[in-house]
Amino acid sequence: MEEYSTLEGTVHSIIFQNPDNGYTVLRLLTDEGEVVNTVGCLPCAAPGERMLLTGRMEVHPQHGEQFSVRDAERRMPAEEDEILSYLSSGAIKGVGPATAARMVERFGSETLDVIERAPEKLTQLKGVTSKRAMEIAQSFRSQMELRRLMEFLARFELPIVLAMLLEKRYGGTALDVLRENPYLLAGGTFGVEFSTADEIAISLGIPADSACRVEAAVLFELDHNADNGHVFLPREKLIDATARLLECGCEQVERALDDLMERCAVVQEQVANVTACYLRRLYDAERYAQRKIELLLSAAADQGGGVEELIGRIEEEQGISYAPAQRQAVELAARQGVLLLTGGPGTGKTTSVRGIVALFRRMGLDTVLAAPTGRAAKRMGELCGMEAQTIHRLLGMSFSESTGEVSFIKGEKEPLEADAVIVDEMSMVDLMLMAALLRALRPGCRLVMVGDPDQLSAVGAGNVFSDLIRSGRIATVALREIFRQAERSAIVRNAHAVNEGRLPALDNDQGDFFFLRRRDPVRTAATIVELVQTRLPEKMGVPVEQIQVLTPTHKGEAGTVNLNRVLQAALNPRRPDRRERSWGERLFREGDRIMQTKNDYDVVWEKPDGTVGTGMFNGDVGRIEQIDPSGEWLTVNFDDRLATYTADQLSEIDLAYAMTVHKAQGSEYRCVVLSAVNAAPALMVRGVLYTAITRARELLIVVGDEAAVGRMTENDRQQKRYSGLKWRLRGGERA
DNA sequence: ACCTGCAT
Repeated sequence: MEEYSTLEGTVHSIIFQNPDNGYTVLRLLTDEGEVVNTVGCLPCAAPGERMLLTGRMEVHPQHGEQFSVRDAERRMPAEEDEILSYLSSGAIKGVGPATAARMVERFGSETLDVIERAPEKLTQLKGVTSKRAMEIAQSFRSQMELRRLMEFLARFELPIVLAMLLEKRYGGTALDVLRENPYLLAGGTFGVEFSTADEIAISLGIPADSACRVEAAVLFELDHNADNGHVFLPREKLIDATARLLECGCEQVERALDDLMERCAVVQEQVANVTACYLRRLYDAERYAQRKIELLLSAAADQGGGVEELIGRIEEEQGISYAPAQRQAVELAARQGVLLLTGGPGTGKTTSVRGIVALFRRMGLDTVLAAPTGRAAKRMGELCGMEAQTIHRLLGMSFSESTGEVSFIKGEKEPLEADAVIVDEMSMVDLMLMAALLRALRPGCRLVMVGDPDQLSAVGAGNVFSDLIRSGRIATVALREIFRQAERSAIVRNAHAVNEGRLPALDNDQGDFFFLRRRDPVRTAATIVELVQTRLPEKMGVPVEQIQVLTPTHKGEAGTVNLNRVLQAALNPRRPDRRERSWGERLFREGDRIMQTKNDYDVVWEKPDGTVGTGMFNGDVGRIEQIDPSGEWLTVNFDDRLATYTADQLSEIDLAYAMTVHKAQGSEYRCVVLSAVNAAPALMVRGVLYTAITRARELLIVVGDEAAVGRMTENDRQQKRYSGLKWRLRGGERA
């Protein structure tokens, strides 16, 4: 489909280069004598270097025609004039135009060899001390290391950015480390397919039955399954999957597994009737979580004396009267060390949490609010009238590029000072984060966990919230009564139906829940555009800004990428008076609906009344107000706050006419249009449908195939993650 | 064969 062309020439000059990701803008002098502006990932590109590029011509709204690189074959400068322009450009630390000229005059086309292999010869030149010669050689060598790494990766068609990541992790020795063990590319940190890593290993002559290969495969399987939410794998499944991956016998895998267990990289333990194999870090986290929760439960001092009276006063003060379950929640928070509070949208979780906050304040408890995502934390803070932060920030999390390790300042050695911690959106907390939080709680600290267990689960491994609920060991208040919506709402009824595994009613006579059958994704997309552009605003009186299109996937005709393209074209078409700015594959236009895609605590915003603040959060949706003619900045209106983005922050925003159901978790809209089409099996799950339905306050239109709706309703597989926490809390082997 | 969180 995509048409690519090639371009060959010598780098004339570098206009821009980002040393972190290799993104480069340069002028290429082609063999036809033309100068072409070229952009792409070309780390340490330098003048004089020859390139054979594959890519295509594009028109940039500000910078005009340019060649966008997809693939590059590169060769170091070889001719004297190429070497001269390379060295004169400042590409090597310690070499300027004058030294460059002297070097090339003296060593000719051998110059680069001399620098790399015999730098002591450089001292023959005027003004070059041996110290400086060594520095020059060092700078050149580290560049060559990166270039060789890139070449190596390119041979296996791996993305060039990987070179930057490997260099950050292993420095100058990255290529040696990689040659030693190519399997470190597989899975997790670098995200390379096992088969690709395996192919590299084979080409390097690593034998198929070498221990390092089989062990790597076992760890890859465990890691890969952890990505899918499993805390452990049953031994037989692990062995079977690994043997299939390697096309080898089970005995070999068993031997490797034994070795890994001996080194404690893998822990095997009986969980109920399953022989469970854990990655070490997940095992430690699960055991710690169990023990610490038990400690918190036993340390709980009932401070319930006089609680009724306190609650009465809070009701008076807040001008409300609690429903029985809400009252029970507030009361139990005072009596129990650990409390679980569950409920779907509209069941009054927030009211209860505000009550608990008020109660803790009156009890003199130093209380901290936290949530697993930035936006959930922001919302929690606003609703409770006090500061809330991400759990990660609360614990002082940091991430080291060089080791790839996550660490927390707060922990057993330096615990949080709080007497009570309240966590919202618990369904999104995974096991590793839970363990990190528990490590930072002082014994006796109260812990209140709030959430909707039917929502989409955490990204990481574990089923923490539902394990805690189903363990039966922890006081739980389930809020069921729905206050927000009338019981006759089909949205609510259908949400419940889906939750119980029954098909939602798709018969269209129910006021707020409609189904439009479109078996073909192309027609699904067309119908969605028509709904959003004309039918809903004109026939149902819903303004476009109050409609959100949701879809399970990014891919395909009815995925976010295409829907955003067609919705942008329909709702905010190109106009002479609307400026545009492109960023990579994306095109932004004044008036576009966009979304912040990562927490940024530094974005500056201003309200019309002059209030100034900072911080936008992953999932915040706004509208592009103005694009600066030079393309240096743009302003976005988020709900009355006007935020200014600089060019380098553009990677943090994306079009938001359509977004994935996952992204919408935690938000609500007056009207939701859901694209219900077949997508990858992992996405055709009940939680996706339930979450999509419950995002709609007043109106929900499902467009698509009822078979897809049926598949999602039936499939509760995502709830079934291998995890031992529930079993351990129930008493484990003692039971 | 695909979705996603956080951190400097």
